[in-house]
Amino acid sequence: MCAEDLTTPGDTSTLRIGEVAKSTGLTTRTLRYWEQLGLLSPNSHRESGERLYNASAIERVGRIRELQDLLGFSLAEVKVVLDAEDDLDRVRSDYRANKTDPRRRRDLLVDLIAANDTLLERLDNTVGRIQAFRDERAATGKRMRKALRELDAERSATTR
Amino acid sequence: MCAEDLTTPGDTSTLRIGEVAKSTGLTTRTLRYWEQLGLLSPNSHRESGERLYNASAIERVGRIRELQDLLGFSLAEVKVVLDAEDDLDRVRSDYRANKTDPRRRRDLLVDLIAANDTLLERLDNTVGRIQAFRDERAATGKRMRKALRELDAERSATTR
DNA sequence: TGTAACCTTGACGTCAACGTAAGACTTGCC
DNA sequence: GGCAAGTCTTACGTTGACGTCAAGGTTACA
Repeated sequence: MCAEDLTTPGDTSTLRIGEVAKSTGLTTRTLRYWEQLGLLSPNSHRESGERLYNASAIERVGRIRELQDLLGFSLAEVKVVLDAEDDLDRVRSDYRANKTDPRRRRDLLVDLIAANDTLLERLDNTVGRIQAFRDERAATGKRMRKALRELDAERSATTR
Repeated sequence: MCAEDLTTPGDTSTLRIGEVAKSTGLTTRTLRYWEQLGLLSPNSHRESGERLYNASAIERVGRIRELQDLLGFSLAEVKVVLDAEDDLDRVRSDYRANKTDPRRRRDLLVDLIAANDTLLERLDNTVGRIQAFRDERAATGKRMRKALRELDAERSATTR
C-alpha cells in the first residue's frame, strides 16, 4: 500500500533522502537541516513520512553549494537568492498561465531585477578583488622563479 | 622605567592593541585570538606585558581579512598562506645577508613556488566559477529586462 | 597624585552549520 | 516472514570564530 506522489504529477523520478545524499556528497542530516531552513524541500512524502525528492533537487543542491562555498554566503543569504529565483520561476509560469494581473507582475519583476543587479555588483566586486590578489600572486611567482634561475646559474658557475 | 623594544630594532612606530583595533576595525579580542592562532604577533612587549605592534601589523590584518573574507579561507588555511609568505620574506632577507647555504635556499624556494602555484590554481578556479555564475546572472537580468519591456509595451498598448 | 581609560589573563557564552546517538518505525530483499 | 538497512523525530554535542564579563594591574593626563 503506497500512496506515492501526493503533490506533483509528472516529473516523478523519486529519490529517497539517502540517494540524494549519496549523489550530492552531503549527509542526510544536512539535507534535513536545509529543509528546516527552507532551502530545499522534498517534493512529496510517503504515508510513512519518508521524504521523496525528484532529480531537480540535486541541481538545487549544486546551486546552494555554489552560493555557499564559492561566494561565501551564509545559508540565510543563500535563501534570499534562492527565494528570488523561485519567485522568478513563479512569475514565469504565471506569465504563461496569464494568472497574475500585469501591475503586480511588473512590480515583482522590477524587484527581481533590482535584486539581481545587487547580486551582480557583489559578484563583480568579488571577482575584481580576487583577480587583483591573483595578479599579485602571479607576480610573486615570477619573482621567485627568477630568483631560482639566478641561484642555479650562480651554483653552476661555482661548481664548474 | 620602560624597556620598550625587546625584539626588533628600527621600524618602531609602536601601536597599542586598541590602536590597531581601531585602525583596522577589529576588536582587541580578535587580535588576541589571531595571535593565539599564530597569525599575527605583536612585535614587542612592554615589561607590563602590554602588546606593542608596528605599522606592518595593519597591513597584515588586511592580508588576513582578504584571505578570510574574499577567498573564504578558514584561519587555519590563512595561516598556511601567511607562513609561506613569511618563509619567503625570510628567504629574501637571508638571501641579502647571504646566510643560508644555497642548497637549502634552493629547496625552500622550490617549495614556495609550488605552494604559490597551488594557490594560483585555486584562485583561477574560483575566479572562473564565479565568472560563470556571474554570466548566468547577467543573462537572467537581460531576460528579465526584456520581459519587463514587453510587459510595458503590452500595457501601453492596452491602455491606449 | 588621583582617576579614568586602557591593558592583562582567564573563563564562560554564542551563533551557524552541522555531527551524532537514541529509540521507534518502514522498506527492501531473501 | 524475518531481518538488515534505511528513515523518522528528538535532542544533545562539536567546531570555528569570535563576544562578553570579571578581577586586577598599567598608562596617560589634569
